[in-house]
Amino acid sequence: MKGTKQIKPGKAKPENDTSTETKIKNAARVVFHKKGFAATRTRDIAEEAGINLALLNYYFRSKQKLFDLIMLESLQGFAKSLLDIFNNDKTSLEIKIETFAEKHIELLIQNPDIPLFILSELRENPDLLVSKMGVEMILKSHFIQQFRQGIKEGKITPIHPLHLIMNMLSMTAFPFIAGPMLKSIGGLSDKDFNVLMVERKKLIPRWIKAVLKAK
Amino acid sequence: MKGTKQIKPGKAKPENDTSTETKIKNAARVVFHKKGFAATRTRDIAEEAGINLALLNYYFRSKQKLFDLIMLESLQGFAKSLLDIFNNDKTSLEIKIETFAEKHIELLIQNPDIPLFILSELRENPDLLVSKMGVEMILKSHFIQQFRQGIKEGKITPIHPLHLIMNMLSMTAFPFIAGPMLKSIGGLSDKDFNVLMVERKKLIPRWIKAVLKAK
DNA sequence: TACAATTTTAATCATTTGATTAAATCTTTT
DNA sequence: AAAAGATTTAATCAAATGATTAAAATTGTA
Repeated sequence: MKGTKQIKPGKAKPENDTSTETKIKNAARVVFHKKGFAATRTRDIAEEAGINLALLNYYFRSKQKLFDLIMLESLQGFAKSLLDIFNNDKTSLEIKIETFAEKHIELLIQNPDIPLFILSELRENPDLLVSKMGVEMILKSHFIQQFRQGIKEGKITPIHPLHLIMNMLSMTAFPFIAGPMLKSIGGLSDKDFNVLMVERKKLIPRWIKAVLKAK
Repeated sequence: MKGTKQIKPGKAKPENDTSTETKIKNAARVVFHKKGFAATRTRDIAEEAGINLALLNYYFRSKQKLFDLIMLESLQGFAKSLLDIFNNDKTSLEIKIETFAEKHIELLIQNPDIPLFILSELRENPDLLVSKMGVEMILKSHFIQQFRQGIKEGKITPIHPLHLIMNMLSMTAFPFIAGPMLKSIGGLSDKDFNVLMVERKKLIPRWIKAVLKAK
């Protein structure tokens, strides 16, 4: 009794460009990142994409499916950029810290809404989502091994490795999460704010190293 | 044409206790803090409070009004605890840093959902809400004056005061915002996590002081 | 107790919103 | 060009949800 039903849209376009499917996905990324799942209406996405509402369901079946796609992509993008640096066994601890600050802040300047998006949505699905990225590998990464070795050799003041991870993620990501508030506190324009963030690329490694030696 | 309309509920109870009004407000705080405005249904609040849905509108007129109340209270609680410490002109810079870490983390252990709640909702209303708390006073606080003086005297490495504020808020608040993710990374129970947070009360002041001297 | 005011309930309304459908348009293939 | 298939549109549906209403229950008061 369901009339004619398209099971799966054709895959005419081979890769990139502005196919309808891509337009919808890009719009969904923008809106979901900015407003989160609950506050986003499928009509917002349709409008942002400049398409008819029904097309969203035609291409992606449901709001939830589309959201899962964006979330997975966001999580993996974050996890990959992190683990690529942490697992590089050719670089020193110091270089890893510098590379992390540089690359992570650059990513955040380009996508300032990602941290709040991920962490907000993670609050409701703590388990499922975390299991999708290899985030539990972080504590076994080459970086953390180097950190433990540094402690063993007396070069680093002993603390739980998670404190280090927290501090690095905190100092890079938090300013973006609290962006609006910080701009108010400091009376900063978006441009002023970004200048400070670029400064932090160099400052944070310096600070982290100081923290590692702090008694 | 609007039938009989209750303008304002009576104010029988003089202060505290478990009046219906209070039960609703407490329930609203819990649910809003945990799920945010958009994901919260008035029925969730009614259920959490153990009351009939209509009572919510009877006492608070609308979901939005109730939310504004909770938000204002949360913002002011945060701003007050911060400014009380920062504006105390009897204490040294070091003591302020120690007191801040101690008091702020204690507040967050008791109310771990507040930072994500405030910062999520602030994303949509950047202006209005910030104007409700005297947060723009922070850069003029006694604390920041002491900080500038320290730089002038060559005791502190010169950086923009906002970097200091960001670092202090980052290191204390971010772990709570990223709580679920961090527990996954570290394989921690809620109790384990809180142990780390208590450790940070002492560690963060040490780290901040090291950062202030880092070249 | 009786009366009035307040508080609470059950039922219902109106809007919003995710999703579907059937028809129209466009594209590709023969 | 004709047929077949893919894409897009306008209209509509059904469920969720914020809010209201009228009546019932409770409390306070003379």
